[in-house]
Amino acid sequence: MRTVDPAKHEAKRRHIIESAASCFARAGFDKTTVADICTAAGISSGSLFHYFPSKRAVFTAIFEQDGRDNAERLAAAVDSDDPWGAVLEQVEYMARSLADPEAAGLAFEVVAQAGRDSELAELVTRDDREVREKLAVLLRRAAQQGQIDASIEPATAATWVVGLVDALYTRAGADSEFAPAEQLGTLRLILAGFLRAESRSP
Amino acid sequence: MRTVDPAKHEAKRRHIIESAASCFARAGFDKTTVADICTAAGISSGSLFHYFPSKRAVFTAIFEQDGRDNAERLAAAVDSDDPWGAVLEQVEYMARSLADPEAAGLAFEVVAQAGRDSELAELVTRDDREVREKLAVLLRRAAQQGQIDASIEPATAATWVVGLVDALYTRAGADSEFAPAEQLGTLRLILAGFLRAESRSP
DNA sequence: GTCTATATACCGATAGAC
DNA sequence: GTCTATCGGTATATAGAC
Repeated sequence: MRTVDPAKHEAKRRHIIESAASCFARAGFDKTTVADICTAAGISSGSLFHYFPSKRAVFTAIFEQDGRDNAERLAAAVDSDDPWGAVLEQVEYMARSLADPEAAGLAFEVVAQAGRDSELAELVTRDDREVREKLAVLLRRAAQQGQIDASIEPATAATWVVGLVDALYTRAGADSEFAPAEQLGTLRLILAGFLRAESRSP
Repeated sequence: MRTVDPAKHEAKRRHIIESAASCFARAGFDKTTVADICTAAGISSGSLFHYFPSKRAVFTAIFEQDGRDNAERLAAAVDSDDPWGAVLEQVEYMARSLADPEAAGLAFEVVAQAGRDSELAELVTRDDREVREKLAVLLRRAAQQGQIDASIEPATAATWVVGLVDALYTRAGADSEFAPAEQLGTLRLILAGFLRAESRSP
């Protein structure tokens, strides 16, 4: 016989997290004030601190949520019959996220913040490792099925798959004329040159 | 008959810039206070504001200097007799910069800041374009000499050369076990698979 | 040119009524 | 659980003596 409804509590938390994410993406962590988040979420500061112990905790919660979403998506892909196709699908999914300017802004912000917050750095590192491990599983199976060159270590291959997606983000950030959607073909070409067996013996 | 010595003025500016760069790399732009910079530089805030109109101007000055340095280095490389070798040398140079944790921290910080400062964004974009244009010149000559596949547009090739170096930075930032020096070989392999003519007809 | 001292403003977090 | 009001701390930039 609880007096609180856990579902409602969770929904409100989500609402605050989403409002905050938009603020952080636009202005960065430090220049986003608690008042900004409260205005965006339509609540008071007293209420925000009822749900989160600090402004930083709101920021961190965004990436805890993101890590869970990523893990779920990859867990669903890991049993695919076409592992190489599944890898390419994941690359395309990650590239599509870039179309949302909010996601791109947050991605840069979290890395910058992680550089001086060891707790956040650990969270980011853990999520990143999980993504690479799941990709490595797919890549190992792709090699076993002869879809890609078996001589490349799956972990190394996974690292560079993620690295190439990273490059899509950094290039879009540094060069306003860079169109990620148009460059996805080149990315696939680079990946094929690196990993695909047939490209080595045409 | 000037009363001020321009060389001394410039030297002091440099000293402030270098002290500030170290602070910004460690704590980020927003969490670095003017007082921090002054302590690091051994001056007072009154003195700092004699050389720079604002804290942001100090930050920007770091990347104006960096842009000039990059342009100079690439201008010296652009006439090389071995253009493909020169490209690889530049890649190695940029990768080596990553060994300095200060440079890596600043790189993430400037991108995050550029996302909300259009003037800084313009500066970063301009510097980045200059690097890519010089690399494109080298890559075009490399194709003419048969060192690389001539069917790939030099501008696109240059974009991805820089993108792969970016990946070195992001991977080092996201994964503490990633060793850039060890991964340089894989980077070269990926570049070769993408660009080198002989890798397509071995 | 360099300093000290400070104006002015804002922010994160808390207290406590309802 | 949500609000209003506010405290304590800190930041950039300026003023003005030397």
